[in-house]
Amino acid sequence: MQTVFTKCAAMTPFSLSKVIKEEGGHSVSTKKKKTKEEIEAARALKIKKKEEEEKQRWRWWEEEKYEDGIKWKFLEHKGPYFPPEYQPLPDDVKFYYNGKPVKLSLPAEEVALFFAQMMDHEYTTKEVFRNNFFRDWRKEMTLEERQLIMDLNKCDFGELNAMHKQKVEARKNLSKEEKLVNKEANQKIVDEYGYCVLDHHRERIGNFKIEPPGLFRGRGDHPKQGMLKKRIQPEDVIINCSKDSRIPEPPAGHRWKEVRHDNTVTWLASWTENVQGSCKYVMLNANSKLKGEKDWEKYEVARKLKTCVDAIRAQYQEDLKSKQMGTRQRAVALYFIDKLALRAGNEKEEGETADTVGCCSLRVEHITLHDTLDEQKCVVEFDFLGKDCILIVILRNVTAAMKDNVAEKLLSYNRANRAVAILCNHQRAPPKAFEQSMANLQAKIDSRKEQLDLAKKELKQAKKEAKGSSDNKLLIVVEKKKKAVQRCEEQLLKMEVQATDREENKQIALSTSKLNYLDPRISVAWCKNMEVQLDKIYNKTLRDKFAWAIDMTEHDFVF
DNA sequence: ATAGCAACTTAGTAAAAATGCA
DNA sequence: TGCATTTTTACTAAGTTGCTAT
Repeated sequence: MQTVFTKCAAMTPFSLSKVIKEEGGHSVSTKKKKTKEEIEAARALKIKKKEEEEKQRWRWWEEEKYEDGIKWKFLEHKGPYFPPEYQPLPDDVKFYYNGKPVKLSLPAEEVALFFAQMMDHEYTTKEVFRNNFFRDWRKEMTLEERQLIMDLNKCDFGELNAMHKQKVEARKNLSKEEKLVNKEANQKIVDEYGYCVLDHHRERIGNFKIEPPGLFRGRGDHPKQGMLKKRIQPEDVIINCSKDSRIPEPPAGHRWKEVRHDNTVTWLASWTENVQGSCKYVMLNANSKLKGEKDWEKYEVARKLKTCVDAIRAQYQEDLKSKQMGTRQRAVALYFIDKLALRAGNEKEEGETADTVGCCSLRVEHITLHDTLDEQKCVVEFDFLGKDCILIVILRNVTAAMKDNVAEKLLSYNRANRAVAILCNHQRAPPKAFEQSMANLQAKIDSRKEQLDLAKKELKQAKKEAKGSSDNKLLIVVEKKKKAVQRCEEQLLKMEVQATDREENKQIALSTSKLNYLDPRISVAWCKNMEVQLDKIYNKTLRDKFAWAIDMTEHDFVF
């Protein structure tokens, strides 16, 4: 039900001027002085690579759609990638129970390490987490271990935790070369398992790795937090691919749970997860045809809604007065969803998940009615936990004005983006060092201001000296100072705008609405009209995901 | 009519990579 | 040039939807 809200109304129609797009020249490395030719060659290579990529791109949006329900005609892949086997602890790293060292069996040791690795996390202090963990851990123990280890508080994971920290540290301190070796090894895995062939085209898989075992990290007050998420075996995995494709090989000594050939679904592999009993799927990346087409359809639905939304609104206003209670309730629900962008709010099994609600599962205790609140009459106050246990408390007011400097244009774009994020309640924890980083930025602004004052003074002085004189050198100096002042002003403005943007963004996550709610065609058209380069608002991933929109959208696109 | 579930989208957080800065 | 900060990517939990079986 949540659809697209944009600020396209604030857009002023500009004439289209073709902008030659070029990957911003920030070069990758910081090697010694490169010769001009080298830099030039590197840039040429980059452009060539980009063109190559563009040539390779599957322009599926120009093709005819398949008949209803058919997702593909041919699908071939290598199967999912399994996490490495558990490596036993070295002999000098010991677990202690009640002060005495205990050599654990391998399965019990593995689970103990899961806990030890999380000890710096708040999770491990929570009662529910500790209880769930301990119960599941004991199931992995041998009979003797179970008889000995009766109390989590008597367990000492200190050495395991220290070893883990050391490993993390060591990984951080690897030399450049070693890091490169790792990177290449990872790339090899991606090359082998990270792609599939779907109807003659090579497509990137979104999540080709089987989720490794560990302790379940539910959000909020989740009753199952801390439970053991078990290791998945090939015997648990269903493979989906074409009959006439090369069927993926299970790891040596194993077999798949099942191999099926269902082209009415988009997944390549699936398994059932043990904590909640839900299915997990291996699916394609966001830049694939299957995901892109669906996304495009979504925005088309939103666009259609525009033509009937007035009628829907009139209807529910009418229904609010209906004699049927059910109709009135539906009208209120619709009103909430429309006005406040609440999610639908399905029923959930009690005790299985955290207590979160949406529109239809709201309860009386989530709402307070005020005759007056803050000088406003008849106010409804909502206070409840929504998806991902994000607190929803409703208030809002946003306006945006258009300026002509790029930084300001972007601020205005971000504000529009932010309006949607606020409407949809997309929150984030304020970054750890937010206040500090804000202060740093302010300090920079202050110092830049001083610099500007100085530069202005110098310019004045230079002008004075150059006055009346026809000495070319002096004139050049004046020009130089002018430039310096200008540069300073630009930088100052940029920083000030950045500070505003950041402050307004403190606990709002823009990425979700940008990724899922804003019709990319509106953003693309906005860039064209505003003469803002697209990569200022979309990074590589987003440009990839929205390739269809970038390709098909002209400046006159109207949502 | 509806409960249950498979399939898919949406979402925030953690880790990794890129960038900025003294 | 090495460290800190910021941005991007990876990961996976938490929703919604619509079909199927009862």
